[in-house]
Amino acid sequence: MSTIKDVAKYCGYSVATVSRVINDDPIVKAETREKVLLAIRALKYRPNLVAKNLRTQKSNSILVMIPTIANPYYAEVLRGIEQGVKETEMNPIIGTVEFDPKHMDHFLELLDSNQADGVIFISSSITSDRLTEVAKKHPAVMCNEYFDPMPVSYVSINNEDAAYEAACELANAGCKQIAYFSGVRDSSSSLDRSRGVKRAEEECESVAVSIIRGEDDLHSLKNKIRRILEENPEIDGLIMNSDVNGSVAIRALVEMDLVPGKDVRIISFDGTIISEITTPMLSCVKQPLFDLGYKAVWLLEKQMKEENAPIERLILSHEVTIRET
Amino acid sequence: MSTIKDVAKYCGYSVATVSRVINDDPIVKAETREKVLLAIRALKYRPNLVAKNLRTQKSNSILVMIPTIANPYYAEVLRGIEQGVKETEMNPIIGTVEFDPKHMDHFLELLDSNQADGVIFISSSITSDRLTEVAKKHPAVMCNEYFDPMPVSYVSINNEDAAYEAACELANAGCKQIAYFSGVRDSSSSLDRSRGVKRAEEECESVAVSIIRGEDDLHSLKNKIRRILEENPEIDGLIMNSDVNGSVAIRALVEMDLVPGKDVRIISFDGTIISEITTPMLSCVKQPLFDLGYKAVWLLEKQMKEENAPIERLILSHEVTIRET
DNA sequence: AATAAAGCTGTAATCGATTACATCGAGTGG
DNA sequence: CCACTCGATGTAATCGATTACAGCTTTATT
Repeated sequence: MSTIKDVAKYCGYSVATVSRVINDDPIVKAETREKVLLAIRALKYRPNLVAKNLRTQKSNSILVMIPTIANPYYAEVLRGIEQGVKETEMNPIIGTVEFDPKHMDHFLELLDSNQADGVIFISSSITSDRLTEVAKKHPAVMCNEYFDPMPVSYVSINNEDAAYEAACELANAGCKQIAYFSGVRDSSSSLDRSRGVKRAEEECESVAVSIIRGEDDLHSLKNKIRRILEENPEIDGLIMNSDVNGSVAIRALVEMDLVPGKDVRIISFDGTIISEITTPMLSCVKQPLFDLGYKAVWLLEKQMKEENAPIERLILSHEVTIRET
Repeated sequence: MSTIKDVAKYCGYSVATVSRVINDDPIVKAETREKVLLAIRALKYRPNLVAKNLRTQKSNSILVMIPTIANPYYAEVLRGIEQGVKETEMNPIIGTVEFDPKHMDHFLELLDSNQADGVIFISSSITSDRLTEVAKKHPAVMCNEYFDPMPVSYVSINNEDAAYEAACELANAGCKQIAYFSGVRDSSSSLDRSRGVKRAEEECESVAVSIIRGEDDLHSLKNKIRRILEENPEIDGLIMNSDVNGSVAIRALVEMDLVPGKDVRIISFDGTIISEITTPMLSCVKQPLFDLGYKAVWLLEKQMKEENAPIERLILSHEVTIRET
């Protein structure tokens, strides 16, 4: 590979001038620029970005901490991030944590070793303290979840309203007894949603809502749903905390000879492709997944541009989509 | 952030010695090593990997070209890659091409600009010529697909055998007329699978197989399946080229009041989580997705270690899993 | 015409590491 | 006692870019 020196030699200018051409410095004479560009093309020169990064002290990449990539939900958020990052000529470094804090630390090292300029935490299980510590040294943003008080900017939907609307939707469709499966963690989203369904219960007096906590694998969740439905045959509405879990609910119902969407209605969170490929198709709370990622980048860039940019809270709009359940 | 110089000053040794300690050079005296390590800890020093990469002329990252991340299939392969890469202290840079060759070029630039040391193409739509060109300058490996003749090492399953076995499985279950939906591209996998189903047709004389090409979105694929089944009511077996398309087949059948797994059997390729969350659960050809990724890294590393490492072909074993369709 | 200003380009220091080679003291052998 | 080896550390060049500052032309100003 040729270097900037080779180009300089080839066209008879100094490396400084070549560098200026590369970086579009308007100070170079048009004629000079042409000659340099010619040389660059002739030698098929590509700037060594590692050298550039060392000199300029930025890496041009941002770290994205994600629980797992094996979930269409995160994959879609990631697409938004990639789009955002691409528009500013940066590169994303994707750190899949796989629910292991050791992995998290491994990736966070990238920040300290100058390989990443900032970090986005998606639905992260990082602790508030650790995040605060990271945020002191590096620009950081959260996506989907937040802490109170907020150590960094974040973007998400209004989970409370979303859950409220989902419950109302079921109530309007005639459901009298709704079970909300919230997942186990006392994450901000899970708490907000619980608050939302409770609010619906208070406001529409015709409906009762119970909250079922606990995170299970596919199989045990299915059994749990069956058990709960058998013990409480009056339940006629389910709110599931993800599309995958919505699909599990469908299966549980089918196995009990109940018809999803008729005997028992289901609304799941997320609106990923999963909700479109089940039979029947899942009604769901559609999150703006792509935009969540895109905006997260946008927030992060603000933090990176200004040393003391204010911390922001960004709420995107969701949409309750009724399909076949 | 402190630098190697700060550490040197702090402990009274030269930067050379500090560097030797960092890189575990056995030549430094044990006592010296201790003092240096103490200084490193005291200053919370982290080596600047950008500087290291510049000096050593390697980036410690590999590029992974993937069609899209929004597909559990690729996500799982990626998990294998991440595992492999992690074991060698490298980092993956994920380039999602989204079926746009411009994106591909953008990412391939990383190789020329010293930001990546090698590249893995997953199910890539790169042309044979372009790949050959890239491979001339950089270590490269293909995953899932291949070219003939092979410009680089690759890893995949034996798609011909897999399709053959799937067809035989349907035949054994009593199917007389099988339709194989192959997808549109004349990719190596698609061609191999076509060969496989044809071989099954020849060998089991009781069964006839037709190959249906063409790549459609979810909705038009569903209509296509319906149309074909209406026009050919004798079809009693479907082989779909992916789990997502398998789920579409389920829906098409249900809409026609046919029972998947009884009136018409379905076997789909891949064995992603999708095949487990449909109702009924899809029978499928399970690919070793994680291992495909893991081994791809392994092959790439061989190429990176030796300038002229031989090109290899690695075939992993698949498994036909009969579930409910 | 002398001088100041403006426009371009070049020189060389710098980013933070690695590493070939030099150096220096202690130990060894004759 | 001298020469030599060996072990441990230091000196300084280097990777390939950016950029402050210097310096040289050319143009403008009085």
